[in-house]
Amino acid sequence: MAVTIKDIAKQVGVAPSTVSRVINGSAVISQETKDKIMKAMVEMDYHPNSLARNFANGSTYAIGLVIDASDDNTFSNAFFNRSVYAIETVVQENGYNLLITNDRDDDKRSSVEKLVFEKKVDGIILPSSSATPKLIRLLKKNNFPFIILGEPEIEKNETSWVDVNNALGSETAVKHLYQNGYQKIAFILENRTTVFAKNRVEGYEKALEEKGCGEKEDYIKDCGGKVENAFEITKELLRQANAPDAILCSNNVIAYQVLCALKEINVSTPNDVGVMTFDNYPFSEYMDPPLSVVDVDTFRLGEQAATNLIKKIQNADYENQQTIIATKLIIRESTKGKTK
Amino acid sequence: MAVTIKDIAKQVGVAPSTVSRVINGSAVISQETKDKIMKAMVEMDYHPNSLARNFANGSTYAIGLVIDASDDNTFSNAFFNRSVYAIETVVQENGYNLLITNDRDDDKRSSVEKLVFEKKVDGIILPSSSATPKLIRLLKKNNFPFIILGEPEIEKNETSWVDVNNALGSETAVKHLYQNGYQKIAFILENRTTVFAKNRVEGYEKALEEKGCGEKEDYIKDCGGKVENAFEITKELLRQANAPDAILCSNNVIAYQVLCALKEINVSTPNDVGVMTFDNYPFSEYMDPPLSVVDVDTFRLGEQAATNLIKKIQNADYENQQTIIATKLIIRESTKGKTK
DNA sequence: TTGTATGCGTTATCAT
DNA sequence: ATGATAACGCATACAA
Repeated sequence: MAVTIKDIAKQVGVAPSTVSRVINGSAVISQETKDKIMKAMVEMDYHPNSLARNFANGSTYAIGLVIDASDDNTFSNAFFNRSVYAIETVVQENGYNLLITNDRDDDKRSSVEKLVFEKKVDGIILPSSSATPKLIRLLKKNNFPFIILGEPEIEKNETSWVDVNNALGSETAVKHLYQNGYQKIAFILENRTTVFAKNRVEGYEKALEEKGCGEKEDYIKDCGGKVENAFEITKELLRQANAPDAILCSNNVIAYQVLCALKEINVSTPNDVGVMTFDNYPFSEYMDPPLSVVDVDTFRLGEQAATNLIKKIQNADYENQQTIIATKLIIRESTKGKTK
Repeated sequence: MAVTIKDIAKQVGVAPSTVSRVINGSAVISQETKDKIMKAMVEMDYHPNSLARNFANGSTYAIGLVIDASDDNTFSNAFFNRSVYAIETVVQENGYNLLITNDRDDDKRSSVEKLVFEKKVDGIILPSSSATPKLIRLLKKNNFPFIILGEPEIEKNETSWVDVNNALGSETAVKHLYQNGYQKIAFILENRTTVFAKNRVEGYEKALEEKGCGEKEDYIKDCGGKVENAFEITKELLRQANAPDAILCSNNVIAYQVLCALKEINVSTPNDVGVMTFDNYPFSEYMDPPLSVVDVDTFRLGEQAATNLIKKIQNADYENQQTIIATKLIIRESTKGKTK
């Protein structure tokens, strides 16, 4: 048996409650007994039993991070992972533990519901893909603290969430391309179903409108979820009567496909066609040519989410809050401008 | 206040202990009362309080996964992340929760020590980089279940660990290159300090010896931690009197640098020089040419680690065990063979 | 400033 | 097969 608060009390000759009080600083204790107790704790190698502590407090001091189970790759997504790192850091700094769980179903009850009902965590962070109407309703009904990672499809104004400013990201990207002399800008996306994809399209279209360009839709291409398709799509685009002279991509793999396709048909980047992409993947600076990117600060994303959630946990009527994090352009060679 | 075991007992007209027994199946209960209790639990929307449960059992039903804090990129390492996903899956299947923590120091006491002393987890998984002599000693002294992810530098035989067969991985890679007609095989590594790097060198050298090649060291190049250096290193290698005709790389970014360097000096891959790398990064199949790789099954790595740890937790005198997971070659164009 | 007593929800031991 | 009761380690309301 490990040494407990009682052992310390007995050793020092005080009541267990006094020991508890010095541990928590929850009352004024004479310096003298405080010293004696502290000394005894060290000597006897005492460590508070968090199981008992949590039980007595009715709190887990843990926050749950939900991972989208439908996607094996969530964990290999470099961007998501920067967020996880940030979350872990913030959570730990605040004395909480980070518990990671998949939202796969055990039987009828999802593991997320279990976390909530069985008091395994004090609050949860969930990706927008896991923010189903059913789960949101459940959480709100139980007044359970939660925050969504990424703008949700529903209840945008009645929930707390953090997201990257995807709309502004593509808007500034397009404007940068215009500035560097590109005129007809295409946009190749992995798919258009997600909220963030829609926001990116929105920003893209806004920039085009401001420039007075009408034929927007022709330049928006969807890979249908298969990034490999970007290769053929690029070649087709360039074959068009009104071929684009710049291509914005929704991620690095697509951008790589685009670069390869352009090379194959002897179109020079950036001299003939500029290429730009979202997400500053490690590879992007080594590409040929190095890629200009819309950099997304996923560390801050996670940081904000965790900070906000902890505030909510510690203050039940903390108001819902939506945070939108600015993107940043990293300009490299692939958008240097046309030569002619 | 949430409904407790007592409420159920009162409602049904039995003792709390009886309710507890049906929840845990820890004794034979008449079908009749069992039914009544189950019914009441559903009706009253009862959920066991895991805080109380853990406290009573003296168990957290959580396992800790330690992340190497010194490396911001741990979380963006796609390979490590596949392991995390596997660990999470196994852990959850066994009714445990996964708690993630950085091993950064709070004050004098590391957060890992806290996990152990304060009974926040029942066992831990730690990367070999975190397996310091001090920590190992502490864990063994407290008879605390743990398993190391990656062959540790110390106490190889007195600890449980899982690793990929790095030695065999490079050995088979080199043999594959020989088979496809390449004769002089170089090896470019990020650095040679880690255990896994040493193992890879070992396997490489073994394959060379079997072939009867002596001048091994000349062909082993170290990037000194900076992958960009692979570019210059490659050009230098090819400038050598006895230039290699194949290059094995320790990761994809290095391989990409090598491909670029070869292109710049007009050396064809795979016709003049074969290129091969460790780790099947998402990009590798899209490279020009698509890269042959030594694929490392990091999912199984994590799976094994978690499975083993849980066995140890549930059976205190489960013996130490070292698991070495085989690698697999994925052959693509970059090692197709020389034309002349 | 400190001690006493009680409770948190569950499990386990000992009865019956 | 089931009930009564103690115990887990800590926190806190109330007393002193």
